[in-house]
Amino acid sequence: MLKIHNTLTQSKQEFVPIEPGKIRMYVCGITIYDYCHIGHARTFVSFDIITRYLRYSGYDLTYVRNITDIDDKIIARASKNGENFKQLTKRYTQIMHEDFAALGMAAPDIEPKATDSIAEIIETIQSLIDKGFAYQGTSGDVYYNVPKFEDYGKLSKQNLEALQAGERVDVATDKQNSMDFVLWKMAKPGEPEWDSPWGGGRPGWHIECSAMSKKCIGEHFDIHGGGSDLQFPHHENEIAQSEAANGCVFANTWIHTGMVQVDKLKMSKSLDNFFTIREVLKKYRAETIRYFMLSSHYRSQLSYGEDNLDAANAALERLYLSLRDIDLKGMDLKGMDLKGMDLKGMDLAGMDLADLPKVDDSNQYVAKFKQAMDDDFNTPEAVAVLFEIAKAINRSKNNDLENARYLAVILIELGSVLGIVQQSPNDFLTASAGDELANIELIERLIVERKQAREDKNWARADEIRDQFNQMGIVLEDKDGKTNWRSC
RNA sequence: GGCUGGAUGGCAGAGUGGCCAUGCUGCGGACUGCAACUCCGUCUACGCCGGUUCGAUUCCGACUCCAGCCUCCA
Repeated sequence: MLKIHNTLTQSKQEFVPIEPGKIRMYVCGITIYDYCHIGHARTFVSFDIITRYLRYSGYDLTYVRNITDIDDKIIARASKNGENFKQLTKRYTQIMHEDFAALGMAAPDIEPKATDSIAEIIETIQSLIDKGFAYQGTSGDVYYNVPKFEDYGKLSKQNLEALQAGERVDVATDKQNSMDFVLWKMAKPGEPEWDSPWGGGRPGWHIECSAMSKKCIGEHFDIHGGGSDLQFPHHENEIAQSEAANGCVFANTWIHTGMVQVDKLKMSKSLDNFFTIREVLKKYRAETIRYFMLSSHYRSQLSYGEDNLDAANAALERLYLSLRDIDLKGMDLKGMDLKGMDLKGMDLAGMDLADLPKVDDSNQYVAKFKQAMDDDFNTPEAVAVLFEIAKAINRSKNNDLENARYLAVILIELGSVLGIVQQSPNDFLTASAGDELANIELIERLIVERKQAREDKNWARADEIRDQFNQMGIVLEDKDGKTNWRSC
């Protein structure tokens, strides 16, 4: 039974989809005008894992993640660069897609853009005006009348009086209430604009998501997600807009991810303490970054630091090390009790996941894994199960190879739900984080030479060669007369 | 100031009313020519003060500290 922590109720609840077997999920994507950083990665890796697990659990999921491609910051950056805002957003969207793919994220089913949804946005605003929830100010800007929506604050547990009391001094505006927010903003000369019943302008940020979610998955859907910093005001405003315009409940379950911190402070553009995905990828493998993210729960804050990335890398290596030397290719697996699975001829290393038979939960590890993930996507506990399997594989390697192979299949299959341990162990272990290609020929020649030295009991020469390897950033592992190597 | 969440062993990080998290690191042992890998063992962990209980890190209350939101923000 899947339980999900719902921000609306501040508790873990049994998840019941609106339509049996189907889930519609909308996640707020990013405002695109720059490189994505590790904070963004954390949120979207979290939802990638949620997506994988929901599908693994048998749900037919529609995953929508939008792109905000019109916004004050975009206009400002484009103007600073002296380029059209569309060139800017197109360029960085491309980069975002590359970075996200590098981190092993599957693309969302639908990726709507605000600028492709202007008609729906205008329609939603008009509906709010018609129902008395919105008005046009003297400046021409259209605002949402916040006090008009009785449930305002139900997501973020705020109340209007307290919000207004704690408010910073605002510049004079034509808003009727200080909490009112803009739905349609009139264009200044030279700014991009779209025609509307209220004049040429652009949509406000919050209304975009209300319009795009409705356009893609309807007025009432199962899950709405995003970073916890969007809880207020963005998601609160979305609820106010959508529920007022549509007259029905908006999203049943709200999922919010914890922020990434740097030296105890939130990683963000404004604090200028961010690390882009690109720069971190220069030093760490993508899978290491991904592992680092799922080593803590998605709702907790995650402390970014090289020590933690190094530990994540060592942990991931341990997982791959357990799989090394286990090759199902060409092995006779007839005698294996694989619960009806036919693994003959399958190459564990880099096999196509679609071909991987499903392991059922009669296996204790699978059952444990699902139990962890069913409990609000508890990835740290799920990862712990992976390590239990790795240990069992290592124990079985020497005396029960068939069991080791069986466990390896389970490890890889469960790893696929988290998006880790999907490479050939050898590829992973011998790849260096940077892009310097190891000189395979030299390595192999030296290994042969060292082997001879060891046979001649020329320990001095053998150790000399090993030291040479260490200087190249390579560790040697002698096993049953064979020598493996890996990067470190 | 208001709202929300958190405080676990050297570090990271789950969890539970009484018993094992897990990973990294350290230490001892096995394996090894020596290492590495691996295995076995191991390091007085639950912010502070009260309360409930046969028993609390886990439940309740107070306190201290930290973070997030209240301004664009994943």
